[in-house]
Amino acid sequence: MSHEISVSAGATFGVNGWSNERCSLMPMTATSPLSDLLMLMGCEPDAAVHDAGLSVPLWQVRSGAALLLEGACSSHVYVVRTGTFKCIKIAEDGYEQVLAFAGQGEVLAFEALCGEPQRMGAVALEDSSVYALPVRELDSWRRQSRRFDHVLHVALSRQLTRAGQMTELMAAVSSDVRLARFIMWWSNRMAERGQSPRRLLLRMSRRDIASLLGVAHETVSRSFSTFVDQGLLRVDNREIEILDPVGLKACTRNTRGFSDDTLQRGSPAGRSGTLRQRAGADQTPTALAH
Amino acid sequence: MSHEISVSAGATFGVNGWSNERCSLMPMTATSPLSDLLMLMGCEPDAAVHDAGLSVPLWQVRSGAALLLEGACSSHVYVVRTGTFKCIKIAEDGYEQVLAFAGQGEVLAFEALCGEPQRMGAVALEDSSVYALPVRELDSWRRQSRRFDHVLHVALSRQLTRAGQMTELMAAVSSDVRLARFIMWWSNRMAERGQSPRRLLLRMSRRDIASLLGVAHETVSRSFSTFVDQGLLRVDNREIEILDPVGLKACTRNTRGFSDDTLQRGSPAGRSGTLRQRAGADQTPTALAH
DNA sequence: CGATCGTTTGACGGTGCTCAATCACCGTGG
DNA sequence: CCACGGTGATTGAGCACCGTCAAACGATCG
Repeated sequence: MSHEISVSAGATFGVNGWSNERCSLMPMTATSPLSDLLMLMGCEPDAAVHDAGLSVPLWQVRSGAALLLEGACSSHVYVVRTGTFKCIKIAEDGYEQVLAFAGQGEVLAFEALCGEPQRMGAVALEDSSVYALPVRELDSWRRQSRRFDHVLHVALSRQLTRAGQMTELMAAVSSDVRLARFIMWWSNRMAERGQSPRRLLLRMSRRDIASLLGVAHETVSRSFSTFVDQGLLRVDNREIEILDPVGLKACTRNTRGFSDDTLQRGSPAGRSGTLRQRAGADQTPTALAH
Repeated sequence: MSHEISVSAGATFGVNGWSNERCSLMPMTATSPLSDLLMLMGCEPDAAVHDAGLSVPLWQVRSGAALLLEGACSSHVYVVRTGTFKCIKIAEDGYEQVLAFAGQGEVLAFEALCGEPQRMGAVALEDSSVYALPVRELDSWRRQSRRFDHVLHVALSRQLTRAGQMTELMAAVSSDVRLARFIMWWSNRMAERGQSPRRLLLRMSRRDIASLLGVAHETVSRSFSTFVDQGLLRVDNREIEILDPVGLKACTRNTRGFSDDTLQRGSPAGRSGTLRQRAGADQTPTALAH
């Protein structure tokens, strides 16, 4: 059992300078019935889930510990049960690029499915726990449980959806819009798991957010303040409350340059400055005088 | 047979204003042996691929035609055989957000796996063809061909990897860096499929690139010009040639942040902060010949 | 309580968004 | 054949946004 600690866990220590202090990876040898995992992924509990007696290793990861090491090969695919992770990539110059934040139900180390090395590292942002699915036994498990097989597909499909959401976040031109989208995204995630979509506890630093959104961390801080000034948000360090969900959602739109304070949100604001429209209709015939 | 046109295809016409002209979706009833698909996804040809007599519907999509309609439910999962698609999402205000460009071997409409509506539309950027995998028969096929089952997992895993690459593209703070990464990304894709990684033919407009990268399309154009001035690129409309791969790769690094210290590409204008500065007329690269 | 890190705010300068104008390219129709 | 729109690409001018540097404050933990 203890050999389960495997490469990714063992390599965690002493490689990135995390080693000391209480950043410890605790691969609790506890296991959980497969049905627990299935329920986490959305299966109905009533559905007589015959888990074929299979039990899934359950790992605990303390805040700050690395679950995955960039470049290493993982022998497991993980599904987050509780907690939050940040997925990162370290550039040659040492810059830590955040690529995603992963929460309950998300798949980590999917690269292990086709035996490729991990494309990103993963660090716990709070005390967390993950289901550890040994790749070597995945096929066997899938054959023993049709439901598990299906759940795995659903999990991958959803993970792709989430990756697309990340793209949407970052494609906004204005930094305010990016942050607004990020907050709404996090809010929706909270709602998905039955928590309040208005009172949020961000588990990551401003710098992490900034890295993900591709802006300076001071800009993130300033955008927060802007929203507070507009009465959309209440911010206390990493604890934020959405005061005006409609107004915040309006900030989600890809507009640029409505910084002239005037909070005319609420209804109209039909003014969508200069948005690139589809071909047709709206184009004013440019007088092609020459 | 013709019922294969299904929701996504049928709904294509007359919904978005594309209807008229030669934007036609041609669901050629042609089929291809399963082994062709497996080989596309990386299976060795020798491996006695017993395709169990299964044959995969092959669809042809003309340039400009929509393969997927945002919000519709697709009855198929698609794998791109030839050509290029852009994946888009239309905002309420009509802004067309490009979320990805998909080429050979990429999976489209994965949402169909769990019966959810398409989160994005997909439009062919050139005459293309796709394998159309009917979701209803997927399980059956997977049971009939272990290899196909595995390939499907690999395909999804790779698709997740590509989605992560998109995130990396867009996470850069400087627009020059974003474009440089985009070019390198496209170059690598060409190399993967055995085409020249230096002479590239972009299938998408500047506006599409800008939308994906989250910048103004004029900025994309300007960044192209900057690279040309630096002698890194030769640009002729959508046909570009990488003259200095090493230099371009250097532009790929996220030079902003708390950098100074290390490296800094030795070539142009020793300025260590921004690379837009090009004090001296450096190399006048030859090769205007075509 | 002192050290370290995260957060916030100010000032300044540069990047890049907006608004334009111009040119090239096309398919259409006179 | 060349005018006539229409679209895409490039470039310029102006200025707002935001990245950088800096300083102050708060939080956390030993």
